[in-house]
Amino acid sequence: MKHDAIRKSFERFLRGRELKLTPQRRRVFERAFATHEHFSAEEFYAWLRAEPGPKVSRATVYRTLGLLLEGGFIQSLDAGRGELIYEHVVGHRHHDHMVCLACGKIEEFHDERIEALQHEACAKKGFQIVSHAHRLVGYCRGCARKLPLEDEAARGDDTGAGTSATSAQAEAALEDQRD
Amino acid sequence: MKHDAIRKSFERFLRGRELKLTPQRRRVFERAFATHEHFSAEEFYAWLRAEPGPKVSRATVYRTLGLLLEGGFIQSLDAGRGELIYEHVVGHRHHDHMVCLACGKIEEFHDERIEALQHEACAKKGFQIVSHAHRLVGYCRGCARKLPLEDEAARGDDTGAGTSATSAQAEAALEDQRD
DNA sequence: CTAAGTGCAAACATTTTGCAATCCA
DNA sequence: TGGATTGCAAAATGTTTGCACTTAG
Repeated sequence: MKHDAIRKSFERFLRGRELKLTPQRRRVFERAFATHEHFSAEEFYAWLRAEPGPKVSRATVYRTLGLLLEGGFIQSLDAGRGELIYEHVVGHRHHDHMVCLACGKIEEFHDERIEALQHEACAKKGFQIVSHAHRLVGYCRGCARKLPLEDEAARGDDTGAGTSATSAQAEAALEDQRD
Repeated sequence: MKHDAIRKSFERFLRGRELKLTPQRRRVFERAFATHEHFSAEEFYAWLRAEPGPKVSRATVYRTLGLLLEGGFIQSLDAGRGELIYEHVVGHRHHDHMVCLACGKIEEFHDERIEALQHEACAKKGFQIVSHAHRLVGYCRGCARKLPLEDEAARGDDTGAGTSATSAQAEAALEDQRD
């Protein structure tokens, strides 16, 4: 397991910042890399409480996840419901996300061509990109099948952004508006 | 002004749902369409308090923005800092966003080719897309110029997601990890 | 009239912070 | 040893909700 290499990288990161390697930090780090799932801070805290090991307080969970974030060991993504979702990134190739409105599952996708077009857009605007969030919101294959008819559910609700779905009501009086 | 048409559409929307047209709802609606800016609920509430007109409580602001959202009159986007940002959408063509980490400015961009690739990705996974959020985080042209050297600022901090920037420390011990 | 809508304040959920006690380097 | 780190509880945010009062239809 190159887990070792990642751990070393983490220790190097701490040393480089003159931060101490505490049992809490070690535990948070290890736990974050022990799962391939996406998790919220609160969920993560629950895991630590349920599993044996040195006590880690909620505050320390937040503080340490923030640290791992700064170090680029994990990244956060906004699933669109108030809380941030994390996933470890070291050792993973970049990808974007599809979030299922019904079951909450998060699937990953990647398309190099999209990345390229993204950079093209930045170049055009003189925007120096640091990171990006590209999230598709909808229904995964399984849930889409179960939906009787996407009356109500299939729109509206998403707290998402850059929405491409516009409600019928609004569409109605549109036609040529440009305001 | 096709403002009229939009207002009518809003009234139709309310009637369709058997909702009442109150002075508060009218005011929130009018104000949302009176600006071309992106705004947060809190900011919006401040506007209403500062400007003359029928009193609208914070709760009603949230409730009504939610309503406009459901109706597809406005859409929300997550600028990555805990609060949702809104913008009216009726009469606007779809676009995605670039958020400046330094000045907070939000620029818009659009690329039909990206949209197409997005749909392709969904088709491939059997994902039924409802909406999407595509946000590029970084520094706008003006701010990028001002940055002395992107030591610290240029990475780390983003609460963004789908990050493509990975810190040096983390990169270091990577090479071939795939875990 | 009367169900729906409003304002208010309290409730919530997530994340942050102040501070005394504790611990790593 | 001594500044960094922790835990705890309180605070800060942003948003939602319960309820008595008001009002659109």
